Amino acid sequence: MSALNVATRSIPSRRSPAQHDHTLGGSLQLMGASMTFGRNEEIYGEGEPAEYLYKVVSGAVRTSKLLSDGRRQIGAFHLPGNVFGLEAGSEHRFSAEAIADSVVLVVKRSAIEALAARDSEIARELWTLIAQHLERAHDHLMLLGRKNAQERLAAFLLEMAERNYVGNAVELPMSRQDMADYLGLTIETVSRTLTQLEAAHAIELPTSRRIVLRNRAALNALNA
Amino acid sequence: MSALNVATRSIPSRRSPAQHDHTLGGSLQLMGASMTFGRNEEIYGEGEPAEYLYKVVSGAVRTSKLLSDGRRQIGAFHLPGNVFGLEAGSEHRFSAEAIADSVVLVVKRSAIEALAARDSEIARELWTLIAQHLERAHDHLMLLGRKNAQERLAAFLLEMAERNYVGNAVELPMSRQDMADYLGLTIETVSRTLTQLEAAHAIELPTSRRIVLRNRAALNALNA
DNA sequence: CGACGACTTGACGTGTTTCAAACGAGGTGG
DNA sequence: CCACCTCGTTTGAAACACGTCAAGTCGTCG
Repeated sequence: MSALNVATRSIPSRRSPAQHDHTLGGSLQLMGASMTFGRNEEIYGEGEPAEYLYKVVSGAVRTSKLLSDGRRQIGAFHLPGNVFGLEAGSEHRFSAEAIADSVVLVVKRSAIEALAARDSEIARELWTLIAQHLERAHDHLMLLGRKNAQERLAAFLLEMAERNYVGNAVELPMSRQDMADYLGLTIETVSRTLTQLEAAHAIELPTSRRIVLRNRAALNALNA
Repeated sequence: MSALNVATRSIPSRRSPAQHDHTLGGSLQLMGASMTFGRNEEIYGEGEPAEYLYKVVSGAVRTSKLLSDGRRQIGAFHLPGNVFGLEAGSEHRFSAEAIADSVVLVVKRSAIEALAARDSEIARELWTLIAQHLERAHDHLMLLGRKNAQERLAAFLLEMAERNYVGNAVELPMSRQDMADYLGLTIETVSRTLTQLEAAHAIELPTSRRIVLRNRAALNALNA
């Protein structure tokens, strides 16, 4: 389902930003409509025209690609504050789905581009944004290339802690299957490896979605 | 060794582009000095200030990261015409080395940025460039996540064929070790898998650096 | 309370890594 | 011109980490 279709039955709403707010964040709020997506609902599909830009307000989003035989690779997780859907070409190269019930700010790409053409500050922010995506992709590459399951989980947990930290605990919005598809592992290996890390006193698992980092040094060592 | 150091003993030379050439390619030639690097010579190191932008004239370059225990991940290969060294922050996040003897055009980043600030066409080209890097990184992600050795090699060969094709043969500028570090495999697995693909009549290996794509359909099927 | 989905655990199979040796092409010196 | 060395590549055998298939547990919701 495309963003346009979804828009027909979502609840648009506007915030009240300061006038003449010449930042990307401010502009997005000024021009965007907020939409809600249910768990596992598609925000846009691979190959669809990339007419909109998105910013996560609450919840979480994954961008992923499906292979012909059902294997799935998750390219990135997007948490509150993150922008996604930014593309070079005219089409989305990944699909985007809500991981949990989410509120997302939606802005027309043409509007942002028009803004960037006139305001170099906005253009600079857009540059920073895509450069951040590239950095994330590079980090993700490092994670997938010849690292074992423990090293992948350690890197993942440290990344989530950095982006999503509340004290020493990480609140995971995604399922084990999502983690597996992000890390290039199976759900069983993810589960077993978490159990190993807990046995090694590197982490604690009060619930399956909450992970306490008990020994960051040990995790960092795995992340070498 | 940093680009600056290398510059002291390289042979700067200028081409003669048309005057008022308002394209990035033209500007790079106008403002850049060409430098030569020997096989395995470092062009810049991880963590060094990113003061320059580079364009491969001839030869080939790899950008890579080293892990503490010696494992290496290659982030990308850069062939003639490709630009590399473009960074979001002030430091290079990967190191760059020449794979073979190479000639590289070197341009001051500040000069390019000044140009882009005045000329929106240049700015747009820079945007396209970094977006291409992001696309490549995404393709690379798909390659590394839960694909077996045959699928990785098939994807790699098709990518190289697309970027570097001469008829149906691919002339590889890089060693088996470089391929392994790009694909997240060991050198032995790369070698064995190529032998398997040859036995399956998907490719031919006249020499170790030259690969003839004999059955693209079979390779594409692996790339599903 | 019962049913469903998500997660964990177990036993076994397999593809890739590891360690080791052999091979081949290119270059140098006799 | 051939012997010899070197470096990259290929091949072999064994070990191991992860995948697969299957059963069991836990938490949630109706």
